[in-house]
Amino acid sequence: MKTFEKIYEIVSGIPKGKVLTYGDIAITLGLSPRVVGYALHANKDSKNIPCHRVVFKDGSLATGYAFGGKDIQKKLLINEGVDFIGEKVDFKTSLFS
DNA sequence: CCGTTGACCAGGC
DNA sequence: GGCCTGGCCAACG
Repeated sequence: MKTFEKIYEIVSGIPKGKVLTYGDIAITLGLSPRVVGYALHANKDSKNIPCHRVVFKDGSLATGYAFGGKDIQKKLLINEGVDFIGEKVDFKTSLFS
């Protein structure tokens, strides 16, 4: 299993209405957070891999490189039931553990 | 094969 | 409390 595949495995395993942070995934796989970000950037299976459920440790979203803008991502997450505090995800209710 | 490059994160200024 | 810096490690050219 390649590094990308493992990252995709975890991301695709995030249930609806929950989110994960890049750092958490990286720690789980024993990698650097940069690798996780790179993997999601190179993500080709965007339909099967909900990369919008992956956010910063702060709760904020990736700007620019994402799929059209963070506002879109925000809408998607809210649509799935994720709570937002301003421009950040509410970890108290929506963090996947 | 080696240098560059990142959807990051933590610490310092 | 916002901006800059360094460090981390895999993928790309």
